[in-house]
Amino acid sequence: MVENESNYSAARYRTPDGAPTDIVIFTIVSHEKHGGKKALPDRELQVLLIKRSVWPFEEKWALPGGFTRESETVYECARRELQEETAVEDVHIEYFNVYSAPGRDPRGWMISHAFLALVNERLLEKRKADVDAADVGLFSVEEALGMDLAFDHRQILSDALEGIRRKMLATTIAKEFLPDEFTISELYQVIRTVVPDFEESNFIRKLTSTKSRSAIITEALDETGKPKQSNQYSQRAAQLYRFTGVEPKLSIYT
Amino acid sequence: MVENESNYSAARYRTPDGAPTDIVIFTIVSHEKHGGKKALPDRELQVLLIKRSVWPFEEKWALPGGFTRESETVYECARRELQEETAVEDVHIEYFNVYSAPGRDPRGWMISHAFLALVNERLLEKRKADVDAADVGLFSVEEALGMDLAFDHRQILSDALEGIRRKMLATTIAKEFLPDEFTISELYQVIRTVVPDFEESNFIRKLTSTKSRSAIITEALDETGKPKQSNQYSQRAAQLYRFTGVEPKLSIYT
DNA sequence: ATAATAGTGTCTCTGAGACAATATGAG
DNA sequence: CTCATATTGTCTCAGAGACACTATTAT
Repeated sequence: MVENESNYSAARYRTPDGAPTDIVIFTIVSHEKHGGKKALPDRELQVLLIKRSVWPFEEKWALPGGFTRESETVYECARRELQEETAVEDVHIEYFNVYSAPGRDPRGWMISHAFLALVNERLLEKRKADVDAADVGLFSVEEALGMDLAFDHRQILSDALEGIRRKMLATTIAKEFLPDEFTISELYQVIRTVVPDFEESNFIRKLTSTKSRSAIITEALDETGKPKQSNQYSQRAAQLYRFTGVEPKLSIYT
Repeated sequence: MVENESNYSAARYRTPDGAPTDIVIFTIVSHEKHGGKKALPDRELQVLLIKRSVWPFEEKWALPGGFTRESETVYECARRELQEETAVEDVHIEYFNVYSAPGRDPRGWMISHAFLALVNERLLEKRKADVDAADVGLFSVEEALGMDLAFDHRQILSDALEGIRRKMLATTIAKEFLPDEFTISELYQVIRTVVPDFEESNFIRKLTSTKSRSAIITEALDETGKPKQSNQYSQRAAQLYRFTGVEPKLSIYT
């Protein structure tokens, strides 16, 4: 406890019993279509959960997370826990809400900080074996929302899903689920996977009409300056694009 | 402290010394133009600060706030503190970030939850006398950002300003600074006050072209169904509008 | 040829953007 | 009449949206 000139002491007050973080780790997994045909894969938004082995909520599935230490920020704590769970670094992680309802944690007064992370499935590869372990699992988001999760984690997951859906349309975080170079169809598929309601018949027209619209993507070029194409998923080769880094400012008044 | 079946006890760990909230209370004050001419008022975005009387940061200006109790959520704490500072209720208040850098508070390990509130100047009227008191003050945001505020409150204020600017364009929170019925010019002025960069030459056309665009505002009608107008700020009467409650979903892909 | 994905042509309608012009009514 | 603010006229060009059509190439 800190002592000081005015004899302030936190010990005089009831203080929280901990500042945990909970991390909603989203990934999109691709299932090759049957028969090795050249076709776009099916994709599914999944969330990583771990099975608790100790009280409270023993044996229930929960979001990964842990307690913040005095020497770190909650953000650093979340990164540390993410690294421990998935062995990946340099992924998109952001804070999105705090959960502080009295009684939410039987262990005491716990104010939890919720983060959401977006991990490309390719980065989870090395972790595959561990993910197959009984106490760590990837679940489709719908399935997870139907489960009896520990604590208020169902609510946290629900809020995280709403957040990622809004962000998927309002920002370029789709890039977290894509390779550096991708086709328009892949981008469209990723968006649709996260936001099933999203429908744009002329998606390609919208993104490539670059007159007044700020161009968020640009054609990928090879060394000689020729446009790069890919026929990984189709007979006819498709143009590859990459994000430009431009993040449009959205306004309801424009 | 909670005792339980597995003898878990938070007392075994170093725990936070408190969960304070800090509230950035924004208001827009209108200055009538000189000479009582009929003209739109000058407006300024201001923030409410209080002068600390106790250690730490004695005599420095700080954001209002206080410690969360075990029996309430941080949101409830923020509402309570806002009520104590401004004697107003039912105003827009929202959580926007957490501040947890080690050492940010000399009193100990404090993880602070920052809220921003939007208060219509009319609601602050009754509080005017108190606001004139030496220990409570309204400052223009630019001025406040140039001051040597307590704790990391300059950073919090800066983040809050960025947040309100984004929200001002992306949502209809402008309504918090306006009466129920307002003219297009008033709305434009409020937006400009918060986001000086915002410039739209044909602002009125944008908002009243209600074909494909979802209509966020609608004409105010009197009892007989006739459009209501106001000449409070101009010779020629201006049409009054009200918000419809529609909150458009923004997308960079549409 | 077929299947599966990629991409274009074309037409219509609405909105964006710029700017000039007109409307209103207090002083 | 003048002034300040509100509102409309007009013209051009780009984009939205719909939908049919063509392109590519493994199998």
